[in-house]
Amino acid sequence: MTDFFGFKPGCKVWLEKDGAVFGEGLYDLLSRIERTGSIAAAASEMGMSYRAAWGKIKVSEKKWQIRLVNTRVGGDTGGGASLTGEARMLLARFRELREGVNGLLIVHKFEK
Amino acid sequence: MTDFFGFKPGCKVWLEKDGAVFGEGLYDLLSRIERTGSIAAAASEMGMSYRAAWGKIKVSEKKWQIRLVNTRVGGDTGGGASLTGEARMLLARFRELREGVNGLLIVHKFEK
DNA sequence: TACCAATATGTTTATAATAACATAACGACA
DNA sequence: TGTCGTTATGTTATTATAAACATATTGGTA
Repeated sequence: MTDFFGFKPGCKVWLEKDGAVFGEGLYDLLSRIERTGSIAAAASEMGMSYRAAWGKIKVSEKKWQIRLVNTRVGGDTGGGASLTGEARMLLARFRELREGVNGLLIVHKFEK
Repeated sequence: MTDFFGFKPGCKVWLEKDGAVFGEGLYDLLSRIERTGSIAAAASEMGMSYRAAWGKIKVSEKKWQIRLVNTRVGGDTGGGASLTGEARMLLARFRELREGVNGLLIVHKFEK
């Protein structure tokens, strides 16, 4: 997606349901939580505060009316977090949509 | 673009160059100016103030470093506005990109 | 010449989104 | 039992964006 008649085409996709939005930011955050097993680590990687990451999750859970993250507090590691099944499902759907659109944009470019 | 595994896929496209962005809002505004021959009429149609429309145009012209709108003030009609060639070109490119992506999204959906 | 509709801007207010700061609780382990 | 890293929240400050308000200018036409 480098050039489009001299301009760079931008594209942003998201999943929506009843006003609740699942976009790139939430996708990125949840992916990192899944990989690292920690909200704090995920936030740190993204250069965002734990407070901000936690807040984003809470707001999203309220909007989607589902749990996205299972957490545990205390213990030797201090605690941790993992994704719920619903969250993994949303991640998969989003990845699918995004990759599809990106791929098609490239096709569109070369077909010109 | 009605359904994607129970979710509604959202998509937003834009043209970019050196940080300057041409998106749906500017497209809509300029289209209406082209059709009505007036910034005030275009703004009114969109339920936005003349001040806001004018400001958006000015900021965009500064970012893109080109003139988007030719204006004339005074006279029997009070004045008016029309698009520059560069603006019409941007409109065409944007329309093309947007329609292309929308079409491909539909294809993507039915191919599933 | 007075009027009118549209362009042209400066200034202020309100709203929202984001960031920053601060503090508490938890629980395995040394 | 004290430490440490993580989750959990409330509160405040800062920024960014948008909306609202106000006023001046222009130039055909009646």
